[in-house]
Amino acid sequence: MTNDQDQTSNPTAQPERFNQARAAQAVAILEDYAEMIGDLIEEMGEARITDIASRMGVTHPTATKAVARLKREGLAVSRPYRGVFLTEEGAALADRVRARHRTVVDLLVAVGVPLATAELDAEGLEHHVSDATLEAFDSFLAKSRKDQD
Amino acid sequence: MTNDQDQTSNPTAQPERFNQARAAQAVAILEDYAEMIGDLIEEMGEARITDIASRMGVTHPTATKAVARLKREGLAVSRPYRGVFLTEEGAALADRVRARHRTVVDLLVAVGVPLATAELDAEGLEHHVSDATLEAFDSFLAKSRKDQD
DNA sequence: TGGCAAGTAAAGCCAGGGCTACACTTCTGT
DNA sequence: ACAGAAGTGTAGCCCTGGCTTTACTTGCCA
Repeated sequence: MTNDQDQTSNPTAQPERFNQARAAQAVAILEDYAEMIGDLIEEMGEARITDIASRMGVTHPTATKAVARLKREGLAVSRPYRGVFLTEEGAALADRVRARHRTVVDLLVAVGVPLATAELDAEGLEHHVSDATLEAFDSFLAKSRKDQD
Repeated sequence: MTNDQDQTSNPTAQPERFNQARAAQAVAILEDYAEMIGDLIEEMGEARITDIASRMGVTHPTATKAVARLKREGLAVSRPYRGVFLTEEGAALADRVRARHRTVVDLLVAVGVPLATAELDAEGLEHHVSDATLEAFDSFLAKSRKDQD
């Protein structure tokens, strides 16, 4: 097991996985902000910087910076002193994120994690769940729901 | 549902979860490096900066910086031009990380994720799995293994 | 033993994501 | 109608974690 030729854990050719993990983390924040803005628009009709900031637990300049990134990425639009709105692309992202979050929480609960813990952990986990894994989660949930009946 | 007093998704009191996710990510890199150094020591008897760098997929200076952080945190020691070694604390951390990684991969596989995908996703996921969730994973795995028999 | 390759370190750059402090709009209430 | 409060924007700073370049050790080998 201390053999670096071992095929299941060959270490000499693994940097990609770390790179992928790093890249995933790079978009994580954007996803959170997009989702949050979507929530706010749905609830209040608009998303104000101050509201975004307080919900994200950051100061407003930080929120402003994040929104600037979203705008740069074409996910949001805003006019000075007006609310922030999602583009079509941004709204689609928010929807995807929301759905994924729900799936992750459901899966955690399905394998026995307490709901509160599941909600908390999902916030960090969800950004690293690949599409393939998400599909597997959905299948598993569908199956275990069927088994329950 | 546009009511911000709703208890299941009360948004005005949720910043902590984001803060927790951010904090988790802060130690993620350290964990990866500690684990990698542990692997290298086990395999080659010592961990050289160059080896660490190539396995992590970064340049040497980046690895040097990371090792400096590990030393600052009391997880590793090193002397110039000699290898890097883990302190007791660092070794314990590496073991925990390794065990957690295995559990996460196993759980993913257990719910139907292909092994290769599981390995890849686990790298990002593992750092966000709380102790409580990890326990739940272990229980689930124990149960499903028993069911298999 | 002298020189060169490999390993290591240090410095300086970038971007991201926090922060505080301060300036400026917008809104609101008298 | 205007002043002050609330909201927003901007500047400048810190730290992390990448990067490249450059300089210095070390150690090995001819």
